[in-house]
Parts: sequence; structure tokens; C-alpha cells
Amino acid sequence: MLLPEPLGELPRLPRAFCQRDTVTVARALLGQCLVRLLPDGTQLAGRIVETEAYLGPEDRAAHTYNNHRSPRNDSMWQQAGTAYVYFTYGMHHCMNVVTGDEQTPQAVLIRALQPFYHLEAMRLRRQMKPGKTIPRDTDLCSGPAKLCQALSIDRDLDGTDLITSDALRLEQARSRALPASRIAVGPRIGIASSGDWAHKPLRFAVRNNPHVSKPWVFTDP
DNA sequence: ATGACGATTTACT
DNA sequence: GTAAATCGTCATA
Repeated sequence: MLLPEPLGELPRLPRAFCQRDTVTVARALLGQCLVRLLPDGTQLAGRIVETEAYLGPEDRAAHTYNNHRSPRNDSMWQQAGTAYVYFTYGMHHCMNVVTGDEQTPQAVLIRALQPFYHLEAMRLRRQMKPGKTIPRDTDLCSGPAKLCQALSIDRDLDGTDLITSDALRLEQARSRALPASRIAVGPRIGIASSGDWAHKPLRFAVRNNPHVSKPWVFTDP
């Protein structure tokens, strides 16, 4: 079960956790905690319930396809455990965990969280446009840009070391790793123009979790 | 200098 | 389901 974790008592994830191959990390991140410490001392946290693997130069859907490197995605070449935060569609931020060996630009996109700490603080940040409808709990962090808005994650945090920093960090869930039978697998979202890579089973989520970003398309029966 | 394009979200028909 | 919002980034000139 995905029970809320008490805040401030969890150990950090070790760097070796992120140094494994990207698909392994994408699966293992399910259930782990993402914690954000704001400059004013506010803490926000959620458990990761949905991820996608982006496999670097070979992966047509990845920002690092064909070794494309630019100021925007340079943090993808940092050591495993670094945050890659990018800006897109003129208004949204999305966050990744850099994985694998240094010099291999691969990462895991965090697509959804089950928020468990300071829901109301998150709701405020998700509601800033006047007249906007109040998000339900399951809409607070149910998408890669939604969770960044809820946790105030933007380009300033690009390149943050998620293993050692306080502002944005990964903490280890108390519960044991999810068995494969509890992980749903499917094709990635929003990359329809990426040829064969659009169909590969590189999206992972906690099975039946209501905080997931979009209805599930199973590759597993 | 200019133009096309998003690893999305939201509101509306 | 479809469409608008909205602008940093990058390729081309």
C-alpha cells in the first residue's frame, strides 16, 4: 500500500540508486519520495507514482537524441542523481532525474506524484490564475508540469543534485520496492512524432494509482 | 532577425 | 473530442 510517509525521517536515496540503467531506475523510483524545501522553509512532498525512461542518443523521443547538446539540456550530461528541469510550451516546467553513467545523457521523467505533505500549500500554487477551478487531490500532481507547479520547481533548480541538496531531493520510501506485478507498463505520452520509439514500453506507474497523469494503456495484459 | 516547435494543461463544444 | 494559451529555445539566414 502507498501510505503517507512522515517527513524528515527518511534517508536519502544513495547515488548508486540512480547510477543503474535507466529503465531500472524508472521502475525503482516508483514509491520513492520527492521532497521540496522552499526558501521560506515550507516543505512539500509526494511519492512518485508515474515515470518515463528517456534513453539518450538512440531515443528519438529524448531531448538528447543524436547527442543533441545545448544550454537547455546540458545538465543531462551531469552525474546520475542530477535534476534536469526544462521549460516547454511557453508556460510549463518538467523535471527529470539523470541516470546511468556520467557522459551518457539519459534520464527519468517524473510524471506524477501522490502528494502527502502540505496539500493546501500545493493547492495554492496550482490555483494562482484567478477564476480557476480548485484542483482535486488527484489533480494536484497528476502530470509532469502539474507537479512542478505544485512544488515550485523551475529552471532555477536545473542541475540541482537530488542526492545531496536540501531544496530538492529524493528520499527513500520506508516500504520495500514494488514487485513487478504492481507496476503498470505502457507507451510514453506526448511523443507521437517519434517513430518506433513512440510505442516502446517505457512508461511506468503504480498499478491502479488514482494520481496518475492519464488513463492507462497497458502493454502488459 | 525570423519562424517553427514543443516529454502540457485547461477550458470549452 | 478539439483548441487555445504562450514563449524559451534552436535552426536557418
